[in-house]
Amino acid sequence: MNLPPLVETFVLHFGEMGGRWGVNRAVGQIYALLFVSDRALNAEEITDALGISRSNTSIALKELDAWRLVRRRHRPGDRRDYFETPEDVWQILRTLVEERRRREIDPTLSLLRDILLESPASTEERHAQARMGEMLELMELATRWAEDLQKLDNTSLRQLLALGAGVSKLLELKSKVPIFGSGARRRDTEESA
Amino acid sequence: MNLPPLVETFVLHFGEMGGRWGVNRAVGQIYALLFVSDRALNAEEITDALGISRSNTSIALKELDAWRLVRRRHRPGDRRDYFETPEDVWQILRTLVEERRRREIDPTLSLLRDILLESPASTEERHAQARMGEMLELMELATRWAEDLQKLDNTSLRQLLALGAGVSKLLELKSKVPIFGSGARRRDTEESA
DNA sequence: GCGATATTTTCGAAATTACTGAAATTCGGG
DNA sequence: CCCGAATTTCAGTAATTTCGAAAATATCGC
Repeated sequence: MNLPPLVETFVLHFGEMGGRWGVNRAVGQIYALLFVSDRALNAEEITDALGISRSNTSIALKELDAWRLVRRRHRPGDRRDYFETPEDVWQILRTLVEERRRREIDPTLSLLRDILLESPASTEERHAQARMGEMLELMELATRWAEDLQKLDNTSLRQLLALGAGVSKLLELKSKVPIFGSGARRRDTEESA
Repeated sequence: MNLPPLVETFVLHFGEMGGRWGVNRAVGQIYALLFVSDRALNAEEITDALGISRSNTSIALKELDAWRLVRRRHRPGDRRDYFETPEDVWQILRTLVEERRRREIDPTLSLLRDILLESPASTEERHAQARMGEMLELMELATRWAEDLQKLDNTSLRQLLALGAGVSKLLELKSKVPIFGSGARRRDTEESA
């Protein structure tokens, strides 16, 4: 591996961590490399920098593409693809949340909806359905939340994170201020806009 | 597999999905089974229900234990461990967020802190460090947010999720209401409590 | 301590997944 | 079209993970 020591440490770490979040080592390493690189890199450069095979690079890049975590760029007079990560880390966060939702939540959501349509044939099944119903409700909330997150601009997203548990204080406030309180909610928020 | 059809579908699905979030099939299946079961089950019952080997069950249960996703219970006059998931799906959500943070974020956080202490030896390294700094900042925010989440009660947590992007409206409101606006923040919130 | 029962560990086979090198395909410019 | 560079696909191999049987260990009541 032919990299500045500081970058190499980072790249190796991401390779290891890759396993914990469902991608292989090469995918993790390439992502890390592109993230800290000050320019877009082509597949050949990536292969050399990481000491992996060219085909491995190709497959890993395809995977990163599927996750929408890298962009392809082109240079005039050069047919090669150059890869880079988005500059904006907030955008990266949005993409991650979105993709994880799509892969980890959505398939289960539709399964749960299907199962809950069936009639239980026993007490056990009735209980099982009740539990699945609880899970569905929570997942639907989480999904909607993740969708909403996509719409927030960087500043709001940062504020939202920074707020943290403070949100409960804010929610108290909301219920105390008449025009934001519960009841006739839709109309009221329209008026306030 | 010896289960009501409705439950079997659910269990098989969780087995498949297990792969996508870093646990193996047996772990996913067992979790699903315990989640919908109306009583705690012992290792033998789990083994029979799922048609897997006893040792496989044992290892998978240990893994679920490490994730703190199951509880062990005991019955008087019975030495066997009985396993169950928490009743409260909100508590389950908290545990999941907490554990994923611990496994997926924390190790990277400390690596980033270490790397950022070193002096860059080149322009490349300087840029790399700058990027890592951005990542660190975002991860620290996310971490703090996840920690705060642990402290919210079920009602607040539900409200927080239900609020979604509405939070930005709420943040506007906050900045407009004098006593909650920026500046002398600590004093003001104390007064309002 | 002893026997009975439950749990954990060990280890080899089977299955899955990751990686490579070579061959095939695609693509832009003459 | 045809050439050559670049990329992707593919088949074989290597590495890792999963799985189950059996042995070893721990725990309880007696």
